[in-house]
Amino acid sequence: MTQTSEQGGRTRIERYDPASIEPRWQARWAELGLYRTDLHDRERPRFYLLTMYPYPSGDIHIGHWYIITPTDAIARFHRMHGENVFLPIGFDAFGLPAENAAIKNNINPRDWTMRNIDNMRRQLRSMGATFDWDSEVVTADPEYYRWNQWFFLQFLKAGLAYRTTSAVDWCPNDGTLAREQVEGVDRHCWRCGAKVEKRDLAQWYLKVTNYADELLDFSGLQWPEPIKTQQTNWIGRSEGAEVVFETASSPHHPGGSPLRVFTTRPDTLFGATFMVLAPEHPLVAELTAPDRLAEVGAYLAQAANRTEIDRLSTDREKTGVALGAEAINPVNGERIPIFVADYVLGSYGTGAIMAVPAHDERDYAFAEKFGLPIRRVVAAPGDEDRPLEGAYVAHAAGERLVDSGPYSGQAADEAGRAIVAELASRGAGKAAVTYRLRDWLVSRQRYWGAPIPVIYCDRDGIVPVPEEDLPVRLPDAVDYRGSGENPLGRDEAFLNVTCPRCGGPARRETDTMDTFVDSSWYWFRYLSPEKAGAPIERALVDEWTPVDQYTGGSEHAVMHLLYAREWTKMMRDIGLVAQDEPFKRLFNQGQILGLDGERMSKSRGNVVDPDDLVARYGADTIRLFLMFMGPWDQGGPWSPTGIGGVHRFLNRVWTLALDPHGSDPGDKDAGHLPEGQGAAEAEAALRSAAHRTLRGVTADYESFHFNTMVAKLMELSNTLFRYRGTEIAGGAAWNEAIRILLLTLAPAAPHITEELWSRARAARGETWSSIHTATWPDVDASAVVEATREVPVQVNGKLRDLVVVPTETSDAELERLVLAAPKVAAALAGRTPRRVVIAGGGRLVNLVVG
RNA sequence: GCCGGAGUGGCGGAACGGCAGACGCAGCCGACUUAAAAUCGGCAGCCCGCAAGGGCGUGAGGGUUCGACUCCCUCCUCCGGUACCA
Repeated sequence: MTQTSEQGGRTRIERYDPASIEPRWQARWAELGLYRTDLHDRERPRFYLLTMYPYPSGDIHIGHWYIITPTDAIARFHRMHGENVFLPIGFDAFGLPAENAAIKNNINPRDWTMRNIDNMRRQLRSMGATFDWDSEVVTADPEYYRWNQWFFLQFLKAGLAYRTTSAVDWCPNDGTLAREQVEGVDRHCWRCGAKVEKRDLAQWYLKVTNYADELLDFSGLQWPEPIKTQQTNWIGRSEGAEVVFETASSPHHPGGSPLRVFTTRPDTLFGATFMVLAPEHPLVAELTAPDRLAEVGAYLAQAANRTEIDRLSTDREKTGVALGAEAINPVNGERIPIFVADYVLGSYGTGAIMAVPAHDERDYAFAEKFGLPIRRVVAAPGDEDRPLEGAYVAHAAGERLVDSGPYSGQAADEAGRAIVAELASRGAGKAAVTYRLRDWLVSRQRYWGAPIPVIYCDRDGIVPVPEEDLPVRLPDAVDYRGSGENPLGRDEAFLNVTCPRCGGPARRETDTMDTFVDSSWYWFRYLSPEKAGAPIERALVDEWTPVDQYTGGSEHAVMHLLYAREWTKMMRDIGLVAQDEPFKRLFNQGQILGLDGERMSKSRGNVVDPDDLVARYGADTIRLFLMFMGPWDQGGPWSPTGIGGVHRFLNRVWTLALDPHGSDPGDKDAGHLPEGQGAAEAEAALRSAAHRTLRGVTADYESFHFNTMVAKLMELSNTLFRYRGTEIAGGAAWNEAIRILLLTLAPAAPHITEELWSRARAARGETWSSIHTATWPDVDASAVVEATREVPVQVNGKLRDLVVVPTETSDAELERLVLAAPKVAAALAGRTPRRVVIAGGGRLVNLVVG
């Protein structure tokens, strides 16, 4: 019941006090299990809404709210449309920050993490978010990571996991990194910022390159274009040819070793004047002439440290040394010198290139520096004899080959295909495709992760841990303080095992898994977090996934979002799921930055604590403010100015709902309808405003335009205020408008709307039912149309007048009315329009004169 | 360099090719108050003008169109990604 008190001679309603409303409803919703999803419900349409689970860094900061609030509003919006919405939450609980914080504070990472999770659970609840807590997943739980290990064993069996030694990116603090975890021009670690080095290590990989082509296919996915582009670029598919050059015989080498190169420009093969091997290329040692050994050896040593030495120069001068060997160009038999140079990467293509300086900028720079011949073999029409001033790489229409033996004069693209065909017929080459994408390196030399479940036995080699022995538990009492070695290797009890195959002494793998393994399948586990015997409940997975809508930041474009796709495909290939893709629709919200415009982080000291804000304004205000700030995909620096305006809006909603007849002494027109409006016109105008708002707001929720959604509701409340205290206040049209206002505001500001809704129902003598289970209202299209409308009139594209006409006005009549308007006549100054444009069904008139 | 995204009042930001600046913040004026806060109403892009009114305005310059913040071309600035990928 509305409580009122007499004060100063006028009626005053109880103040809007979120602190007394919000915890009460949160408790009630939890008690009623309002957001617990019945996953087995077959009646209603299912909607799986997923938001990227948080890393339990301790406090939830305003950035988490920025991600979660609109997601929660989407969930509520869908529920009000009769859908069975599943919105789970969990914690990405393994990872380096926990381990580092634990080291720093001398506390066990598990304790640190679990304490943080408790705090975050409390904070998430204080937002009024409708997570289904029964589905919670914590990845550091042995009952979760045992399935990481199980997956790993299945992938091993299927040939999708393998161990190999190669040069890996290595951070002195964090150990091995996947390639996408190395950032920036200076190649620093994504977590600690330290310089990343190269090391030769035996590590575990997942064979995700199997899926390169499939990953390029986004058909059927509603994903933001920029993410698709980023993944496409990351995968980096290049079409071209593989060409085999034989090595020439020389005093130190019998020759004949095939050197395979990848090129995207087979049409330039006649322009190859030298060849370059990457320092890591296996044939470097074999091909080096005895008198070149010292110099080549020195160069290789230097190249190994290159990333540290010259890291800052992007367009660094080319370096390299000749091996003293030659290769034979398969198309013309020409002998060309072989170099080793670090501008050729060992990890891309074949680790060797044919250098065509005339048509490649890097080769050109190298040739210039080492005085090697530069031979033009492609020319745009008329350029055949023009000397080159740099590499000619552009493609011009009508390009033809020159100086290319039998191919001279042919169109370049055609000649390229012909050359590949010729090479193929002689077994000296073939069309080929190369990718930039590498296999996923999952080994990590850290403590706080899922142990990789393999055992090394001197007799049996690599032995998988038997499935019945899973999980391989992470021991608690390990000295996890880093010193460059694997913490698990220091735990004798963990390390030493008997070989499951021969029973002899053996050692466990001491690496743990990349935490992106955890996040590559967590949304499947949400559906059956307690399930024993299998990682997923197949029946539920088939019904509920792929996820209908995923929300989260774009910083994971080529990390989590790519891994999750890869993992899903691997799961499919070992028969676990039927789907090809994990997430049907993806939305990337922007990132909220600190006041200083920098990323929020504890170390920068620019973290905004939502607890303080909630204490001051209440959760609804903060939720609404975050949605109102700007477009959700944009983010931006945090600025609290403006919270007051949103809080004021909620106060106004409160006042409108509880005190329609009240008035304020400051309002000169209090109690009077706007001039020229009778009660009927006023009600029609109010209904029109309410239904127009409903239509707009519904569309805004659907398209995630939350800022304009809030703006439209503010407009409606402003309109309502104009009628407050008048004869139509509290009437049918008024109540309908209030009802629409509360229902459409409910997903965004769930507490105040629940409170006002329940009071209104009580006042009408109805039993309680939650606004959040109410049905979304329908637009009454007939109410939207008003009797008259305003038509802007332009003369030569410039606005000259606004003419009010009846809504149903024919174009001819409209033209007549417009030309008769005095201001229009004045603007025309006696001229007769040469043309009258009536745009968009009479929305605007443009008179063209002169 | 390459690939994305973005440039609109003092600020955050609106605007199916059709009234640029909705909504809000900050600001100013007024009402209420002994007063202040809170609340309510109003003004408000810039320039000229007492006003009526006019001119100029969406990073810069061109173009298409009756009409361009919106589409096309060239360029500038900022943000994100990437880094010799042959």
